[in-house]
Amino acid sequence: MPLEKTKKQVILEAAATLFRDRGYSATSMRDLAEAVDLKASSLYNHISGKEEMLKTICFQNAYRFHEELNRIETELLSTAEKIEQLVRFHIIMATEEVTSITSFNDEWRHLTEPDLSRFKELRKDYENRFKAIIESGIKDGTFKDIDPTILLHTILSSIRWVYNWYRTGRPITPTELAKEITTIVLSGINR
Amino acid sequence: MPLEKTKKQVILEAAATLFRDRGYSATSMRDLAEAVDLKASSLYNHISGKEEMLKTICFQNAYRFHEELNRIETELLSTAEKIEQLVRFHIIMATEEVTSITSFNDEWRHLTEPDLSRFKELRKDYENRFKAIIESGIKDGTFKDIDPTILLHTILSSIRWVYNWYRTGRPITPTELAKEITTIVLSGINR
DNA sequence: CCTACCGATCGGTAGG
DNA sequence: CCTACCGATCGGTAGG
Repeated sequence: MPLEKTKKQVILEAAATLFRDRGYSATSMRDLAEAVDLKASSLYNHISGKEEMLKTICFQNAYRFHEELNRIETELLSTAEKIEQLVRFHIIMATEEVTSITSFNDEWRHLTEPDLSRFKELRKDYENRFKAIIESGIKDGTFKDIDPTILLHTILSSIRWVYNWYRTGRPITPTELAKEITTIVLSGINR
Repeated sequence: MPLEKTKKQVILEAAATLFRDRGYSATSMRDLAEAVDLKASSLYNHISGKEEMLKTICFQNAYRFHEELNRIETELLSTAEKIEQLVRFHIIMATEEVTSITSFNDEWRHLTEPDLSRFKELRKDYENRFKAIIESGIKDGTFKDIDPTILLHTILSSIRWVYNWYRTGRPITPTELAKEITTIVLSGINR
Protein backbone atom coordinates (compact mmCIF):
# COMPACT_ATOMS: atom_id res chain seq x y z
CA MET A 1 0.00 0.00 0.00
CA PRO A 2 1.44 3.37 -0.98
CA LEU A 3 1.76 6.00 1.72
CA GLU A 4 1.45 8.77 -0.85
CA LYS A 5 -1.41 9.38 -3.20
CA THR A 6 -0.98 7.92 -6.65
CA LYS A 7 -0.80 10.36 -9.53
CA LYS A 8 -4.16 9.00 -10.66
CA GLN A 9 -5.73 9.93 -7.32
CA VAL A 10 -4.22 13.40 -7.50
CA ILE A 11 -5.66 13.87 -10.99
CA LEU A 12 -9.09 12.58 -9.94
CA GLU A 13 -9.25 14.99 -7.00
CA ALA A 14 -8.19 17.91 -9.17
CA ALA A 15 -10.86 16.89 -11.70
CA ALA A 16 -13.53 16.76 -8.97
CA THR A 17 -12.54 20.26 -7.83
CA LEU A 18 -12.75 21.65 -11.37
CA PHE A 19 -16.04 19.86 -12.07
CA ARG A 20 -17.44 21.40 -8.90
CA ASP A 21 -16.19 24.91 -9.63
CA ARG A 22 -16.86 25.18 -13.37
CA GLY A 23 -19.04 22.18 -14.17
CA TYR A 24 -18.04 19.09 -16.16
CA SER A 25 -18.64 20.54 -19.63
CA ALA A 26 -16.83 23.77 -18.93
CA THR A 27 -13.75 21.96 -17.64
CA SER A 28 -11.20 21.22 -20.34
CA MET A 29 -8.50 18.58 -20.19
CA ARG A 30 -6.01 21.43 -20.56
CA ASP A 31 -7.41 23.13 -17.43
CA LEU A 32 -7.01 19.85 -15.58
CA ALA A 33 -3.49 19.29 -16.91
CA GLU A 34 -2.44 22.73 -15.72
CA ALA A 35 -3.92 22.05 -12.27
CA VAL A 36 -1.66 19.02 -11.85
CA ASP A 37 1.35 20.49 -13.68
CA LEU A 38 1.30 18.32 -16.76
CA LYS A 39 0.64 18.70 -20.45
CA ALA A 40 -2.84 17.59 -21.53
CA SER A 41 -1.57 14.59 -23.44
CA SER A 42 0.29 13.27 -20.38
CA LEU A 43 -2.96 12.90 -18.46
CA TYR A 44 -3.79 9.93 -20.63
CA ASN A 45 -0.98 7.88 -19.10
CA HIS A 46 -3.01 7.86 -15.88
CA ILE A 47 -6.62 8.09 -16.91
CA SER A 48 -8.36 6.86 -20.02
CA GLY A 49 -10.53 9.91 -20.70
CA LYS A 50 -12.62 12.75 -19.35
CA GLU A 51 -15.83 10.83 -18.90
CA GLU A 52 -14.12 7.92 -17.18
CA MET A 53 -13.13 10.34 -14.41
CA LEU A 54 -16.69 11.56 -13.99
CA LYS A 55 -17.87 7.96 -13.97
CA THR A 56 -15.40 7.02 -11.23
CA ILE A 57 -16.41 9.99 -9.08
CA CYS A 58 -20.13 9.36 -9.48
CA PHE A 59 -20.14 5.62 -8.85
CA GLN A 60 -17.63 5.68 -5.99
CA ASN A 61 -19.95 7.98 -4.08
CA ALA A 62 -23.08 6.08 -5.06
CA TYR A 63 -21.55 2.88 -3.67
CA ARG A 64 -20.65 4.55 -0.39
CA PHE A 65 -24.24 5.69 0.13
CA HIS A 66 -25.52 2.23 -0.70
CA GLU A 67 -23.13 0.56 1.74
CA GLU A 68 -24.28 2.83 4.54
CA LEU A 69 -27.93 2.22 3.70
CA ASN A 70 -27.29 -1.55 3.73
CA ARG A 71 -25.79 -1.25 7.20
CA ILE A 72 -28.64 0.87 8.59
CA GLU A 73 -31.36 -1.32 7.10
CA THR A 74 -30.08 -4.42 8.88
CA GLU A 75 -29.55 -2.79 12.26
CA LEU A 76 -32.16 -2.86 15.00
CA LEU A 77 -33.10 0.80 15.17
CA SER A 78 -36.30 2.79 15.43
CA THR A 79 -37.40 4.54 12.25
CA ALA A 80 -36.52 7.90 13.79
CA GLU A 81 -33.03 6.63 14.59
CA LYS A 82 -32.60 5.29 11.06
CA ILE A 83 -33.56 8.65 9.54
CA GLU A 84 -31.25 10.40 11.96
CA GLN A 85 -28.31 8.16 11.04
CA LEU A 86 -28.97 8.57 7.33
CA VAL A 87 -29.08 12.35 7.68
CA ARG A 88 -25.86 12.26 9.65
CA PHE A 89 -24.14 10.16 6.99
CA HIS A 90 -25.23 12.53 4.23
CA ILE A 91 -23.80 15.43 6.17
CA ILE A 92 -20.54 13.65 6.92
CA MET A 93 -20.17 12.90 3.20
CA ALA A 94 -20.99 16.50 2.33
CA THR A 95 -18.34 17.82 4.70
CA GLU A 96 -15.60 15.24 4.23
CA GLU A 97 -15.93 14.65 0.50
CA VAL A 98 -16.84 18.23 -0.38
CA THR A 99 -15.59 18.22 -3.92
CA SER A 100 -16.56 14.80 -5.22
CA ILE A 101 -20.03 15.08 -3.66
CA THR A 102 -20.83 18.05 -5.86
CA SER A 103 -19.96 16.14 -9.00
CA PHE A 104 -22.00 13.28 -7.62
CA ASN A 105 -24.95 15.61 -7.01
CA ASP A 106 -24.87 17.82 -10.06
CA GLU A 107 -22.66 16.49 -12.83
CA TRP A 108 -23.83 12.88 -13.20
CA ARG A 109 -26.20 13.93 -15.96
CA HIS A 110 -23.22 14.33 -18.28
CA LEU A 111 -22.62 10.59 -18.14
CA THR A 112 -23.51 8.83 -21.39
CA GLU A 113 -25.27 5.52 -21.86
CA PRO A 114 -25.11 2.88 -20.52
CA ASP A 115 -23.57 4.50 -17.43
CA LEU A 116 -26.25 7.17 -17.24
CA SER A 117 -29.03 4.60 -16.92
CA ARG A 118 -27.03 2.51 -14.49
CA PHE A 119 -26.44 5.55 -12.31
CA LYS A 120 -30.09 6.58 -12.38
CA GLU A 121 -31.10 3.06 -11.35
CA LEU A 122 -28.74 3.12 -8.37
CA ARG A 123 -30.19 6.46 -7.35
CA LYS A 124 -33.77 5.30 -7.77
CA ASP A 125 -33.01 2.20 -5.71
CA TYR A 126 -31.51 4.31 -2.92
CA GLU A 127 -34.50 6.65 -2.90
CA ASN A 128 -36.99 3.80 -2.84
CA ARG A 129 -35.33 2.16 0.13
CA PHE A 130 -35.06 5.49 1.95
CA LYS A 131 -38.74 6.03 1.23
CA ALA A 132 -39.59 2.57 2.59
CA ILE A 133 -38.09 3.59 5.93
CA ILE A 134 -40.22 6.74 5.91
CA GLU A 135 -43.33 4.73 5.02
CA SER A 136 -42.83 2.31 7.88
CA GLY A 137 -42.44 5.34 10.16
CA ILE A 138 -45.78 6.67 8.98
CA LYS A 139 -47.43 3.27 9.40
CA ASP A 140 -46.21 2.77 12.97
CA GLY A 141 -47.29 6.27 13.94
CA THR A 142 -43.82 7.78 14.39
CA PHE A 143 -44.28 10.31 11.62
CA LYS A 144 -47.16 12.43 10.43
CA ASP A 145 -49.27 11.18 7.55
CA ILE A 146 -47.59 13.22 4.82
CA ASP A 147 -47.00 11.97 1.26
CA PRO A 148 -43.80 9.89 1.68
CA THR A 149 -42.37 11.07 -1.64
CA ILE A 150 -42.69 14.70 -0.59
CA LEU A 151 -41.09 13.83 2.72
CA LEU A 152 -38.26 11.96 1.04
CA HIS A 153 -37.33 14.77 -1.30
CA THR A 154 -37.71 17.44 1.34
CA ILE A 155 -35.32 15.56 3.60
CA LEU A 156 -32.80 14.76 0.87
CA SER A 157 -32.71 18.24 -0.56
CA SER A 158 -32.60 19.94 2.83
CA ILE A 159 -29.18 18.29 3.18
CA ARG A 160 -27.93 19.10 -0.31
CA TRP A 161 -26.87 22.67 0.41
CA VAL A 162 -24.48 21.58 3.16
CA TYR A 163 -21.41 21.15 0.97
CA ASN A 164 -21.90 24.74 -0.05
CA TRP A 165 -22.07 25.94 3.53
CA TYR A 166 -19.07 24.03 4.69
CA ARG A 167 -16.75 25.70 2.20
CA THR A 168 -17.20 28.92 4.13
CA GLY A 169 -15.51 27.19 7.05
CA ARG A 170 -17.99 27.98 9.81
CA PRO A 171 -16.88 26.68 13.20
CA ILE A 172 -19.34 23.83 13.61
CA THR A 173 -18.63 20.11 13.49
CA PRO A 174 -20.46 17.83 11.05
CA THR A 175 -22.08 16.05 14.00
CA GLU A 176 -23.42 19.32 15.43
CA LEU A 177 -24.70 20.33 12.01
CA ALA A 178 -26.34 16.92 11.58
CA LYS A 179 -28.08 17.31 14.93
CA GLU A 180 -29.44 20.77 14.04
CA ILE A 181 -30.75 19.69 10.64
CA THR A 182 -32.26 16.50 12.03
CA THR A 183 -34.03 18.60 14.66
CA ILE A 184 -35.45 20.90 12.00
CA VAL A 185 -36.64 18.04 9.84
CA LEU A 186 -38.02 15.90 12.66
CA SER A 187 -39.48 18.53 15.01
CA GLY A 188 -39.79 21.58 12.79
CA ILE A 189 -38.76 25.12 13.55
CA ASN A 190 -41.85 26.12 15.52
CA ARG A 191 -41.23 26.44 19.21
CA MET B 1 -48.99 44.44 -27.21
CA PRO B 2 -48.56 41.30 -29.33
CA LEU B 3 -50.96 38.44 -28.71
CA GLU B 4 -48.36 35.91 -29.83
CA LYS B 5 -44.92 35.34 -28.37
CA THR B 6 -42.15 37.18 -30.08
CA LYS B 7 -39.48 35.06 -31.75
CA LYS B 8 -37.08 36.29 -29.10
CA GLN B 9 -39.32 34.91 -26.35
CA VAL B 10 -39.60 31.59 -28.13
CA ILE B 11 -35.81 31.40 -28.43
CA LEU B 12 -35.32 32.33 -24.77
CA GLU B 13 -37.71 29.61 -23.62
CA ALA B 14 -36.03 27.02 -25.82
CA ALA B 15 -32.67 28.12 -24.42
CA ALA B 16 -33.92 27.77 -20.84
CA THR B 17 -35.14 24.25 -21.62
CA LEU B 18 -31.80 23.24 -23.11
CA PHE B 19 -29.83 24.87 -20.28
CA ARG B 20 -31.95 22.89 -17.82
CA ASP B 21 -31.61 19.57 -19.64
CA ARG B 22 -27.94 19.68 -20.69
CA GLY B 23 -26.47 22.59 -18.77
CA TYR B 24 -25.35 25.93 -20.19
CA SER B 25 -21.89 24.86 -21.33
CA ALA B 26 -23.09 21.67 -23.00
CA THR B 27 -25.73 23.55 -24.98
CA SER B 28 -24.53 24.76 -28.36
CA MET B 29 -26.03 27.53 -30.41
CA ARG B 30 -26.59 24.89 -33.12
CA ASP B 31 -28.66 22.80 -30.67
CA LEU B 32 -30.70 25.87 -29.88
CA ALA B 33 -31.12 26.82 -33.53
CA GLU B 34 -32.41 23.33 -34.32
CA ALA B 35 -34.89 23.53 -31.43
CA VAL B 36 -36.48 26.65 -32.92
CA ASP B 37 -36.08 25.59 -36.57
CA LEU B 38 -33.47 28.07 -37.63
CA LYS B 39 -29.85 28.05 -38.69
CA ALA B 40 -27.42 29.03 -35.97
CA SER B 41 -26.48 32.31 -37.61
CA SER B 42 -30.12 33.40 -37.78
CA LEU B 43 -30.41 33.34 -34.00
CA TYR B 44 -28.29 36.48 -33.90
CA ASN B 45 -31.04 38.51 -35.50
CA HIS B 46 -33.03 38.06 -32.28
CA ILE B 47 -30.47 37.73 -29.53
CA SER B 48 -27.00 39.13 -29.19
CA GLY B 49 -25.23 36.04 -27.88
CA LYS B 50 -25.32 32.95 -25.74
CA GLU B 51 -24.45 34.57 -22.45
CA GLU B 52 -26.93 37.39 -22.92
CA MET B 53 -29.69 34.77 -22.86
CA LEU B 54 -28.40 33.27 -19.63
CA LYS B 55 -28.14 36.75 -18.18
CA THR B 56 -31.74 37.55 -19.09
CA ILE B 57 -33.02 34.30 -17.59
CA CYS B 58 -31.07 34.71 -14.35
CA PHE B 59 -31.88 38.34 -13.68
CA GLN B 60 -35.54 38.14 -14.69
CA ASN B 61 -36.07 35.48 -12.02
CA ALA B 62 -33.95 37.28 -9.45
CA TYR B 63 -36.09 40.39 -9.86
CA ARG B 64 -39.31 38.43 -9.44
CA PHE B 65 -38.11 37.00 -6.13
CA HIS B 66 -37.05 40.43 -4.95
CA GLU B 67 -40.39 41.98 -5.86
CA GLU B 68 -42.24 39.35 -3.86
CA LEU B 69 -39.93 39.80 -0.90
CA ASN B 70 -40.49 43.58 -1.05
CA ARG B 71 -44.24 42.99 -0.93
CA ILE B 72 -44.07 40.54 1.99
CA GLU B 73 -41.70 42.70 4.03
CA THR B 74 -44.06 45.65 4.00
CA GLU B 75 -47.21 43.70 4.81
CA LEU B 76 -48.50 43.30 8.32
CA LEU B 77 -47.98 39.59 8.84
CA SER B 78 -46.66 37.37 11.60
CA THR B 79 -43.22 35.92 11.01
CA ALA B 80 -44.74 32.45 10.52
CA GLU B 81 -47.10 33.88 7.88
CA LYS B 82 -44.22 35.63 6.12
CA ILE B 83 -42.21 32.40 5.94
CA GLU B 84 -45.28 30.56 4.72
CA GLN B 85 -45.90 33.09 1.95
CA LEU B 86 -42.27 33.04 0.89
CA VAL B 87 -42.27 29.24 0.72
CA ARG B 88 -45.47 29.32 -1.30
CA PHE B 89 -44.01 31.82 -3.75
CA HIS B 90 -40.88 29.70 -4.23
CA ILE B 91 -43.05 26.70 -4.99
CA ILE B 92 -45.29 28.61 -7.38
CA MET B 93 -42.18 29.80 -9.24
CA ALA B 94 -40.78 26.26 -9.28
CA THR B 95 -43.98 24.88 -10.76
CA GLU B 96 -44.93 27.68 -13.13
CA GLU B 97 -41.49 28.65 -14.38
CA VAL B 98 -40.06 25.12 -14.34
CA THR B 99 -37.43 25.61 -16.99
CA SER B 100 -36.09 29.07 -16.30
CA ILE B 101 -35.93 28.41 -12.56
CA THR B 102 -33.40 25.64 -13.10
CA SER B 103 -31.12 27.94 -15.05
CA PHE B 104 -31.64 30.49 -12.32
CA ASN B 105 -30.72 27.92 -9.66
CA ASP B 106 -27.86 26.07 -11.29
CA GLU B 107 -26.47 27.86 -14.34
CA TRP B 108 -25.87 31.40 -13.06
CA ARG B 109 -22.27 30.47 -12.24
CA HIS B 110 -21.48 30.55 -15.96
CA LEU B 111 -22.14 34.28 -16.03
CA THR B 112 -18.97 36.33 -16.45
CA GLU B 113 -17.99 39.54 -14.73
CA PRO B 114 -19.43 42.02 -13.98
CA ASP B 115 -22.76 40.17 -14.20
CA LEU B 116 -21.57 37.32 -12.01
CA SER B 117 -20.80 39.62 -9.09
CA ARG B 118 -24.00 41.57 -9.61
CA PHE B 119 -26.01 38.35 -9.53
CA LYS B 120 -24.27 37.09 -6.39
CA GLU B 121 -24.98 40.41 -4.67
CA LEU B 122 -28.68 40.18 -5.50
CA ARG B 123 -28.74 36.65 -4.13
CA LYS B 124 -26.86 37.60 -0.97
CA ASP B 125 -29.26 40.50 -0.42
CA TYR B 126 -32.27 38.21 -0.80
CA GLU B 127 -30.81 35.68 1.62
CA ASN B 128 -29.95 38.33 4.21
CA ARG B 129 -33.46 39.75 4.18
CA PHE B 130 -34.98 36.26 4.35
CA LYS B 131 -32.67 35.55 7.27
CA ALA B 132 -33.75 38.77 9.00
CA ILE B 133 -37.33 37.50 9.00
CA ILE B 134 -36.16 34.22 10.53
CA GLU B 135 -34.12 36.09 13.15
CA SER B 136 -37.06 38.22 14.22
CA GLY B 137 -39.07 34.99 14.52
CA ILE B 138 -36.44 33.57 16.84
CA LYS B 139 -36.31 36.78 18.87
CA ASP B 140 -40.05 36.99 19.39
CA GLY B 141 -40.23 33.33 20.39
CA THR B 142 -42.06 32.01 17.33
CA PHE B 143 -39.21 29.78 16.25
CA LYS B 144 -36.73 27.60 18.09
CA ASP B 145 -33.32 29.02 18.87
CA ILE B 146 -31.48 27.43 15.93
CA ASP B 147 -28.64 29.09 14.01
CA PRO B 148 -30.57 31.33 11.55
CA THR B 149 -28.16 30.62 8.71
CA ILE B 150 -28.71 26.88 9.06
CA LEU B 151 -32.44 27.50 9.17
CA LEU B 152 -32.33 29.73 6.10
CA HIS B 153 -30.45 27.26 3.94
CA THR B 154 -32.46 24.31 5.14
CA ILE B 155 -35.67 26.08 4.18
CA LEU B 156 -34.39 27.35 0.83
CA SER B 157 -32.90 24.04 -0.25
CA SER B 158 -35.87 22.01 0.94
CA ILE B 159 -37.80 23.84 -1.79
CA ARG B 160 -35.16 23.51 -4.49
CA TRP B 161 -36.05 19.95 -5.52
CA VAL B 162 -39.65 20.91 -6.35
CA TYR B 163 -39.05 21.79 -10.00
CA ASN B 164 -37.68 18.30 -10.39
CA TRP B 165 -40.73 16.71 -8.85
CA TYR B 166 -43.22 18.67 -10.82
CA ARG B 167 -41.88 17.44 -14.14
CA THR B 168 -43.20 14.01 -13.24
CA GLY B 169 -46.68 15.52 -13.29
CA ARG B 170 -47.99 14.30 -9.95
CA PRO B 171 -51.61 15.28 -9.34
CA ILE B 172 -51.08 17.90 -6.66
CA THR B 173 -51.53 21.64 -6.95
CA PRO B 174 -48.71 24.05 -6.10
CA THR B 175 -50.77 25.36 -3.19
CA GLU B 176 -51.22 21.88 -1.74
CA LEU B 177 -47.53 21.16 -2.18
CA ALA B 178 -46.64 24.47 -0.53
CA LYS B 179 -48.84 23.59 2.44
CA GLU B 180 -47.22 20.17 2.89
CA ILE B 181 -43.68 21.52 2.69
CA THR B 182 -44.45 24.42 5.00
CA THR B 183 -45.89 21.94 7.49
CA ILE B 184 -42.74 19.84 7.36
CA VAL B 185 -40.46 22.83 7.81
CA LEU B 186 -42.54 24.56 10.50
CA SER B 187 -43.83 21.60 12.53
CA GLY B 188 -41.49 18.78 11.52
CA ILE B 189 -42.38 15.25 10.56
CA ASN B 190 -42.71 13.83 14.08
CA ARG B 191 -46.29 13.14 15.10
C1' DC C 1 -33.15 34.20 -42.73
C1' DC C 2 -29.54 31.81 -45.39
C1' DT C 3 -24.68 30.12 -47.18
C1' DA C 4 -20.18 30.32 -46.31
C1' DC C 5 -16.76 30.83 -43.37
C1' DC C 6 -13.61 32.65 -39.34
C1' DG C 7 -10.15 31.68 -35.51
C1' DA C 8 -10.22 29.29 -31.22
C1' DT C 9 -10.64 25.43 -28.63
C1' DC C 10 -12.17 20.85 -27.75
C1' DG C 11 -10.91 15.56 -26.40
C1' DG C 12 -7.75 12.60 -27.77
C1' DT C 13 -3.72 10.06 -30.52
C1' DA C 14 0.96 9.08 -32.73
C1' DG C 15 5.37 8.53 -31.93
C1' DG C 16 9.21 8.95 -29.44
C1' DC D 1 6.09 12.72 -19.96
C1' DC D 2 6.67 15.68 -24.11
C1' DT D 3 6.03 17.81 -29.05
C1' DA D 4 3.26 17.82 -32.70
C1' DC D 5 -0.88 17.21 -34.52
C1' DC D 6 -5.76 15.20 -35.73
C1' DG D 7 -10.81 15.98 -37.02
C1' DA D 8 -14.75 17.93 -34.85
C1' DT D 9 -17.11 21.45 -32.94
C1' DC D 10 -17.50 25.81 -30.72
C1' DG D 11 -19.59 30.99 -30.66
C1' DG D 12 -19.98 34.26 -33.78
C1' DT D 13 -19.49 37.33 -38.32
C1' DA D 14 -19.70 38.85 -43.36
C1' DG D 15 -22.41 39.60 -46.88
C1' DG D 16 -26.35 39.18 -49.27
